[in-house]
Amino acid sequence: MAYWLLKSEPDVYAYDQLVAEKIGHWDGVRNYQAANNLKAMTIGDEFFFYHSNIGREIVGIGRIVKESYPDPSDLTGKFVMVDVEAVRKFKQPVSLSTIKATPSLSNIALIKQSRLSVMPITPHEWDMILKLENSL
DNA sequence: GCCAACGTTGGC
DNA sequence: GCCAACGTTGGC
Repeated sequence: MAYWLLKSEPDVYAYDQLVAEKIGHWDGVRNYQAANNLKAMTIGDEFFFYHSNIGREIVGIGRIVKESYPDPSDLTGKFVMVDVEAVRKFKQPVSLSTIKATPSLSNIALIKQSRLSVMPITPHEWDMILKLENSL
């Protein structure tokens, strides 16, 4: 099982909306690297849900429930989407500034590739962020 | 609101 | 195929 991080602007699509609608459609990705990450996802993979722009923090965990398929909103037919569900909301969000202040997370894609919206997370990074959640 | 980083487009 | 111009993302 792999780990990921997905970004969303909370005024467009927030974690609570995913909780409310049970199954979320992760569409609208128009970046090849992000799309390739979507294609690499398999059912059961888990991801951190990050609120970009407003909040700038990881607010919860989700899970892939349907592997990539063509995004109908992409008229070129090049890009894909996945379906996701909420797993649990963080007790305390883990902010970008906290992540930046954690030396063992200095290579995380969230910092290294700040514009990428769908990125892999290593098992070590996953564990470290869960530790941060429980230590805040 | 600004702007750095960076991805994409299109002329050549 | 290069690269300048342009557009977008997202932190600050």
